[in-house]
Amino acid sequence: MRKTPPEIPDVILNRLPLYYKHLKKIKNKNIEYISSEELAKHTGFSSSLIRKDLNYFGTFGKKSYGYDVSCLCRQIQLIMGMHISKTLIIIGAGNMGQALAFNSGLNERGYKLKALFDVKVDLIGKSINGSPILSTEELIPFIKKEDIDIAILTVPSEVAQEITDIIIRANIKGIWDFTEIPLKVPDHVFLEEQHINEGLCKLSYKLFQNHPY
Amino acid sequence: MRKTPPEIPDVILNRLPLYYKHLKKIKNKNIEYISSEELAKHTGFSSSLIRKDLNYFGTFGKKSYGYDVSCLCRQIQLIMGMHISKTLIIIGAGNMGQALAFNSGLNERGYKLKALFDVKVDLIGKSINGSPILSTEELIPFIKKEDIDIAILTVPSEVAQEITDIIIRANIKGIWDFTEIPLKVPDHVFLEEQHINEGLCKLSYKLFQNHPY
DNA sequence: CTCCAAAAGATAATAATTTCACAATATTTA
DNA sequence: TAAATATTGTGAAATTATTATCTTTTGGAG
Ligand SMILES: NC(=O)c1ccc[n+]([C@@H]2O[C@H](COP(=O)([O-])OP(=O)(O)OC[C@H]3O[C@@H](n4cnc5c(N)ncnc54)[C@H](O)[C@@H]3O)[C@@H](O)[C@H]2O)c1
Ligand SMILES: NC(=O)c1ccc[n+]([C@@H]2O[C@H](COP(=O)([O-])OP(=O)(O)OC[C@H]3O[C@@H](n4cnc5c(N)ncnc54)[C@H](O)[C@@H]3O)[C@@H](O)[C@H]2O)c1
Repeated sequence: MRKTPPEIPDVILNRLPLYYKHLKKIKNKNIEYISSEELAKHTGFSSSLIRKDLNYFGTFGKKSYGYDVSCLCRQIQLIMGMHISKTLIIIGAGNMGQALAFNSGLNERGYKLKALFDVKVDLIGKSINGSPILSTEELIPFIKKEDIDIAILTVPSEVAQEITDIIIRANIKGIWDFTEIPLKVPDHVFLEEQHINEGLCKLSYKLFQNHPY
Repeated sequence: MRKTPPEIPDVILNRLPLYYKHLKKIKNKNIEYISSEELAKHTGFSSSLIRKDLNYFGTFGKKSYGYDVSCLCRQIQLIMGMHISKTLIIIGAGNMGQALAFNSGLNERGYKLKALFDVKVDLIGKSINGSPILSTEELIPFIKKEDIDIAILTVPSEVAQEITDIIIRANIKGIWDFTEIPLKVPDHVFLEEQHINEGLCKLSYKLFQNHPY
């Protein structure tokens, strides 16, 4: 039933996790089947867009019935590779780094947090939510030895590029960046920039777009 | 020089903060003028797209010269309403809530954090980065008295809708939601959902899209 | 002072995304 | 068992977004 997807447009990859989020909520209400029309009401996307998006990956629906909620959840998990075990480190064990060490979304998506890294001596040696905080000096050997897939970057923005260059030398595969300054990475490294304050910008814009300035 | 913008497409509102981010970085290097072509190299967007986006809001460039970096930064700040003072509370003073209380992006964008709220008695009375943690019982009177514009929601997902309904009754204007379950809000309330784990989904997808599953 | 080059701004062309509309098919009911 | 109904999957049409091209303006070189 699943297709081998061609190049998937980014807009679709952005919507998929949102479908997933809503489907989980629907599943929790013990609703077994849902039509694209109903899901459209929940998500705010049009029903035909939803059907089209899903059909990129396969035919998951049942005519005259709709979609099996659990089954669709599972399919999206598979598409997103949530069942594949991935290794992870957090660099910068400050406010954001420590908060993310408690992010239950990591486990749910197949990530295993192996360690946090910091330069502060009073942090090194402690452990957060079961993961040790190590010295950044151990960064390169650790990435190599533990074959780390992804690094979460929560260091101060000023040192972000410096750290990035280091972990790239250690052959990191992907970077999830929370810092405020844009990073340069080579093409073979996947970079996902988490522009947190962008959401805030949109909120202010929308709240005050009709106001004088 | 500034136009009164018509309805701005969302794609442009998403890019504007990214332009801002790159311009700040460029400004820090003491570069005074930048051409759309140069900015394109930095941001990854095409030069004509950048020019087009900016022209939605006014004519900020100087022919044969490019854009004055400081001036363009300032213009984007104005467009985004960063100069307008806005009041803010954080509901849920856990890991994420406390981390966000240290988010310097808040001040930079004109937000004044007035308080955090929680139900845990051992948190209430403490203060984080200069803002007090109050009991959720004070939520409604506080929002009304202090005329709070925006609430950051960092409570457990299970209670998110319940809290949302409360703050809407207290006439909150906007909600910046970090929880994992989609919220229902009336049309007059601006909701910005911060789908943090979406970025993670995209990373896994891209790392493993060619792998068997 | 005139010409040349650079780069914005405007317009036209192309490409991507979304919606529309309907045929195909499964389920339910009579 | 046949007709009625629901709802998917999908090609075509419409819309929206992006890129390419052209025109205009400005600053600087000669
Ligand atoms: N806190 C937020 O809400 C928030 C929001 C948006 C973006 N960010 C960004 O996230 C990043 C972290 O923010 P934060 O609030 O957690 O800051 P923080 O200062 O609390 O944490 C940064 C940590 O990085 C450590 N560090 C410094 N240099 C290091 C190095 N070379 N190697 C390893 N670790 C190093 C510090 O010791 C500190 O523990 C910043 O870039 C910030 O701009 C934070
Ligand atoms: N930690 C992360 O990295 C992360 C990532 C993505 C999303 N989130 C989401 O952000 C939210 C908060 O996450 P967290 O890690 O900070 O959790 P947390 O448990 O550390 O914090 C939640 C806080 O909310 C408080 N709380 C509970 N019920 C409340 C109520 N009715 N009113 C006010 N406060 C209440 C709790 O006492 C606690 O202090 C969750 O919904 C989580 O799914 C967190």
